[in-house]
Amino acid sequence: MKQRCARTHSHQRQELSALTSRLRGLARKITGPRAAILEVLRQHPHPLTSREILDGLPPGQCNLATVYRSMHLLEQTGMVKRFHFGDGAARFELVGEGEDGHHHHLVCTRCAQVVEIGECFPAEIEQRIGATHGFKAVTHKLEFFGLCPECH
Amino acid sequence: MKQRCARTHSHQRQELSALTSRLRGLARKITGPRAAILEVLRQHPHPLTSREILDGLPPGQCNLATVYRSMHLLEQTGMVKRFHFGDGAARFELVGEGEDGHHHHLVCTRCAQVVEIGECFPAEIEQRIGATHGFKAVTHKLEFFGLCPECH
DNA sequence: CGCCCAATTGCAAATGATTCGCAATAAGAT
DNA sequence: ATCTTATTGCGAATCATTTGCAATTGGGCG
Repeated sequence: MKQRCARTHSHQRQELSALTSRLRGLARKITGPRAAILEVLRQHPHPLTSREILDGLPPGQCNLATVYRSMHLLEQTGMVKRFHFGDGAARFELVGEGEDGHHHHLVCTRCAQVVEIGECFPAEIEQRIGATHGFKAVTHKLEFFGLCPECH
Repeated sequence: MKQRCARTHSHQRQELSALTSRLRGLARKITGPRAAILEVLRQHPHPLTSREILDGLPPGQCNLATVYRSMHLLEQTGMVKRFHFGDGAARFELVGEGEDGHHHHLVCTRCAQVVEIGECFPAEIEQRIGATHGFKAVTHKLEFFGLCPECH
């Protein structure tokens, strides 16, 4: 079966220097807070909320508002991807250089454990849906939920 | 191709009396606010936020907190389904009697127009994902986004 | 190397969605 | 009609996120 998102998720951790120069290349300043945030994301290849990112930072390193602002910046530049698991909070993950970061998750509805899913459904379904309704630039958000081995 | 969610979405509008007796059958009181909320949902077969539901109610009919509480109740009893389109607000739709209400949407990222999608991906993908990671009772949330004909 | 300016930050207050406590009220059983 | 309990209204509390503004600081320039 043709998989649209079959590329394996790059878990080879990028160098922080590679990340900062990527940011610098986008005409943005490399500030203390930004470098620290990138470092936290680098260390935790899992979806993190803004608060979790803040908590992962050396204390006093940066303000929560700055985390939010940084996440917007990093999202706009394509360096992080934003996910929603249905509780109120957005979660973020680094995107590998040159990748689009498209992937999904399997979330335990009891303990919130998250497994990353590289698999996706055939692209033709999305294409057909867009074409049927005259929509362009169609994308999708897909997350799976269930009970993990420990919770059932 | 086998479609998991191929059943057409019931847009034959249910009678309000059918809805209230369904609720009553679940050992809940049929109050003014609840009947009014069901009526609004009945009239608008589209995902509505709690605030939109309140605004659709005869003025003074009910409090916003009551709408929130009612949506929880209706969701628990399976009479409405909750959806998230990525902005902060949850949206709700009535579920037809005896149906599970599982379906998706195609949302315009510019004007927020919503089209209902009956189509889904093959169930085997979800089964395989659950089995691979030892998860049980796996479900999914899937929404499509793009630019509608008027917006591109 | 030090200066300058725009980009960035911290802080506190503002928003927006949703929840909660509690006293007043109303549905449905007796 | 009454009684018991679920339900409501209201206002305050929470949570995630955003914003205004003055203070700070990268980093390019001389």
